Amino acid sequence: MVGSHASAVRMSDIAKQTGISRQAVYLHFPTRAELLIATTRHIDEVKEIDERLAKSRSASTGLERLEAFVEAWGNYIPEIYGVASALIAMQATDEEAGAAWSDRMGAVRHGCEAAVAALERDGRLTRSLSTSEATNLLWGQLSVENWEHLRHRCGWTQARYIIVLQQTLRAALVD
Amino acid sequence: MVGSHASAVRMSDIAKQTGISRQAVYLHFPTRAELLIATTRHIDEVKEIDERLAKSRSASTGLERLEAFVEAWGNYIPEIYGVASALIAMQATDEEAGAAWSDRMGAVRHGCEAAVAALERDGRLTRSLSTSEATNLLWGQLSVENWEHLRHRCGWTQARYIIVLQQTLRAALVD
DNA sequence: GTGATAACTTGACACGATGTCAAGTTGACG
DNA sequence: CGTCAACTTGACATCGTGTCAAGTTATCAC
Repeated sequence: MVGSHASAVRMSDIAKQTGISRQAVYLHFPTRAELLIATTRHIDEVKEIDERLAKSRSASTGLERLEAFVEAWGNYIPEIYGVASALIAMQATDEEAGAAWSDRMGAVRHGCEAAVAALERDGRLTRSLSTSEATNLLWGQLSVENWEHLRHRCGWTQARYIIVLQQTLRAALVD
Repeated sequence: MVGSHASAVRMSDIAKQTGISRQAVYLHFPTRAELLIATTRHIDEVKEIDERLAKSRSASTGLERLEAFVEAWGNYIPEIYGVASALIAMQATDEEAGAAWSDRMGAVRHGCEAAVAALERDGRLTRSLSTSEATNLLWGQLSVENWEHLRHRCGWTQARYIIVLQQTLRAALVD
């Protein structure tokens, strides 16, 4: 028995699945990290995350916006989960992967920020948290890690995950 | 430039730091994973986590118990963070590490369960969550990953982390 | 048809990390 | 003096990433 680096998504796996040689993969992507982030970008396009998030932006009240955002992003996580968890695992050892993932999560943070701002405009943001604190709290709740915890480790259904998160965040952030 | 597996805590690092040869480490611990979990157990003993948690168990009301538990565990995370994050990173590739970490986190879950039970006895557990849902939610909030997110990525102070978590969980779980 | 070019192939290899194995050293204790 | 445990050095297998070189193949332009 010897060191098992079973990342489940090795370069050779990807090559086999796409029917080309392992080395040919490097003709398209310089490193594993770049392949992974290109994949998330591709999924974003195909699954139209922007359109889904746009709906949350058109909500009239801050509360509706918060709930729509939680629903849109929360339901998007499962689509990227495979690549996301590979990237998260890589973070620890690969600086490039860490930067790339941080960058993508920064986009989510912007969404959180906007939802919190909408809440604040309505005067319904809890007085016990600053804007940035509320943003960061929401951001953490909507992390892939938290999704994984609730859905995989705890066995929640996707629907329940969304509902409970909406409730929880409403209780925590809305006055 | 070639694959950088800079786990920061390599077997050779540990050897160097303790002043023995890399191979001698294997005379004490069969694998890296077992060394890591032995380390957490050792920290638990030295830092007396049991005593710290005992205080939360003696709280008179459920709410006090929840807050004491959040404080005790939340303040313990920084002590184990180094080893914990190494173990978390290993989970992805090493089954043994995953099982060991799950086991240790199971102990935390028991604490969460007890806090939720105390809340329920007082009739103050929110009606919108089942006992197990409330437990899992609390468990997720108290995860090392969430601590890392708030403290490292978002730059919160330890004191603020504790206070905001207490507030948030009170809002989310207490009726 | 010929020749160039891009996309791919096979095969070999360097590197870093884990874990194993063998043989030798050192020090304490009887 | 012998023995045993703890350690040392050095070599090696394994796995995954990334690189390099040389050869194949299909598709264009001319």
